[in-house]
Amino acid sequence: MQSTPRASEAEGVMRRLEARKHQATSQRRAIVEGLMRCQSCVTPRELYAALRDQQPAIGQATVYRTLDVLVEVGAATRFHQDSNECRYVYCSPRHHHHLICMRCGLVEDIDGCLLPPISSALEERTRFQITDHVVTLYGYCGACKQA
Amino acid sequence: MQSTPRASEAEGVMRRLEARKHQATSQRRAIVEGLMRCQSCVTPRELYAALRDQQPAIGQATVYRTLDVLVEVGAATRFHQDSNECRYVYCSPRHHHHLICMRCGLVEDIDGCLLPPISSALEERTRFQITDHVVTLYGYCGACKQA
DNA sequence: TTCCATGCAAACCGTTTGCATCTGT
DNA sequence: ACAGATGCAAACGGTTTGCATGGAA
Repeated sequence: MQSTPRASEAEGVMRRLEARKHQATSQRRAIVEGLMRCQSCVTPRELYAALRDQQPAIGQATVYRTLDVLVEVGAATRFHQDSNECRYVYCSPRHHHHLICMRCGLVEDIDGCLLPPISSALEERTRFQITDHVVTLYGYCGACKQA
Repeated sequence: MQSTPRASEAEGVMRRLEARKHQATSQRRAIVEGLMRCQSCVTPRELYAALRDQQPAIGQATVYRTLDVLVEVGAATRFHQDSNECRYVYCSPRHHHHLICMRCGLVEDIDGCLLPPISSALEERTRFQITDHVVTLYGYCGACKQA
């Protein structure tokens, strides 16, 4: 059954929202599930289009506002690829990086962090105190590589 | 003299533009110098404000169009920090990554590439063919660390 | 002389906001 | 019952574009 593992993971996100004093509305659940269902990163507009014709009907402002909340609780990441439209990906709670296919948009998570050895060396070299980093790799996924 | 090394580096960029069949106009030279003069990343609006009252007067469309050209020839990088306004940094011809201070916006170049060992391991593990990557580190520079 | 670049202002379009209504707790 | 969330539509603001003019090669 496709819905069982996903539904429980979505529930985990809803509980995280509640813990941060955000209400668990049906719209938010639909948006979380929509984001998780999507294999790659989406724009708010795409997500809105995918959800607008279902129950409950969802307004685009709600999509934007909910995605912001999800970023705030760490369940999503916002980034820009190329255009002026931003994109969101669902983020598992673990720290990880993204590998993005430039042809089909598939996003693959890379578990764990690649950088600690590198960043500690850099801190010595530069006097910066490094607090965060973004590592995004681009390329072609297995399927698109051949096309 | 502050202008000598910078002027010759700006000339290098202008020659790169010409090599790609772009004209070397005085506006473009002013924009390149403005971008290089700036210690950190800038928004097109900031750069426009800094350049509008000089000779030659520069229109904001020219700032946008020139920054795009500079990205195209590899002399600048475009990225988004937080807001919907994008930012540009001057890029030296060498491959490098950026270390950005979250307090003052200072951008420090990290020469060389940090990733080849990591990305080749990932290619095996994921079947992706990795063609590009963005590594951006955030933190506090030496001066801001203390404040 | 020819084509590319510029400047202006209007158009565009992704995102945010105000406000009345509804819903979760 | 009340605070917070939603939906609509209008406003916002960063970016792009059309077009007439100007400048580089």
